[in-house]
Amino acid sequence: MPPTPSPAGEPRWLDGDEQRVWRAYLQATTLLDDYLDRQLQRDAGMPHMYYGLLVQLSDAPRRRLRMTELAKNMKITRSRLSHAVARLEKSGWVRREDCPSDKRGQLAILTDDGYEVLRGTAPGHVSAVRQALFDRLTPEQQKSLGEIMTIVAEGLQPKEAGADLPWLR
Amino acid sequence: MPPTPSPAGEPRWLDGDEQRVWRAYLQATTLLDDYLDRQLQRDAGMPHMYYGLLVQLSDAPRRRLRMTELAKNMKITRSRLSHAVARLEKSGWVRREDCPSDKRGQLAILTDDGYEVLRGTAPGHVSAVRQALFDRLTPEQQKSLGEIMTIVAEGLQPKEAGADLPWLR
DNA sequence: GGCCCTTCCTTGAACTTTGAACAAACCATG
DNA sequence: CATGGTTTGTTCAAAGTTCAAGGAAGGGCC
Repeated sequence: MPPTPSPAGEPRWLDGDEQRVWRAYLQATTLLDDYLDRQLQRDAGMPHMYYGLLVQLSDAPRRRLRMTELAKNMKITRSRLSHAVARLEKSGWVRREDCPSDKRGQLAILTDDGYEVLRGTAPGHVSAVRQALFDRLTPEQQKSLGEIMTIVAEGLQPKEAGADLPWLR
Repeated sequence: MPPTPSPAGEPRWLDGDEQRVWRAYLQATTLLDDYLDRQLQRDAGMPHMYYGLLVQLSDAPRRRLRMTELAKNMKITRSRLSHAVARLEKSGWVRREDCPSDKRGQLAILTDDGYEVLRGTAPGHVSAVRQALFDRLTPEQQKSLGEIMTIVAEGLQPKEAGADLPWLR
């Protein structure tokens, strides 16, 4: 697509190295995502994202979380979460409860069935992740990956308005 | 989810560092994916994957590719591609043509309209990628990311049956 | 040619995601 | 304590993805 003028002057195209990095990134992430989706669909009967929701709940105190909390943790929209929880509820792995302190609120709660599914499928999932990712990387690469991904994630977070400057709100 | 026996002995759970890396990876990739999807949906009227298809076509000789080729390049299923191309065809950015050498085959061809859309939106897309990824990383980190992603991608490619051992087929 | 197996691509149904729109509850302010 | 703006979670419809099934063409082999 390169050489062509444009409204705001010539854009800085990706050079050869950058293009290779970007393509590798795109390919690796789609392959890994598909791989884990298939693995979990097969072994747990749910997509990767839904599995992640159960994990979040299992880590939370009393295995419950406000919908919005859960959505924030998973970086997904509330709409998407609503649908997902509805589905997980139908499967019997999550149930909802009204939030006592805020009548608008809903709590998503991991059921015992949900916990069992997680316990049963977590080992297989972890080894899939290891096999596809960690086992192939040196310790330095793992560290580097962590740093890079942390930077990228932080750069894309809709920054908490005044989270660190509360007096300016 | 950690301490619990399991069928095949105690699985090797992710340790603290590994968990942090994995979470950062998941968060960064979903945030980046959503970010670019929204960017392209807004500016080009299509999801990121579809944009990628147009890019592939624009890079191909005569701006055309067999469906299977295209699917392989993008690491997606032929089914998904079929639907996607159908949509892009409806938008007028791609058209199909029968493959002359193989009557089963279809060629996906980038139309002039498709090319124009690409030319118009590529600069904005590139700067989104830069801003979200490259501009935040040191040259060393970019290099490292490329290496890591290449390793992961290669590990997940359904290895070309006998591509390097053709005599064993 | 006839047979069988494979590859190529499409299709339809089920499922998931998106984005806009909405009602209910909260809350800051006057 | 009213009022207007915000937050919470859901809903609908449209769009995208998955998976299994299937028709058509290629290709090896007798």
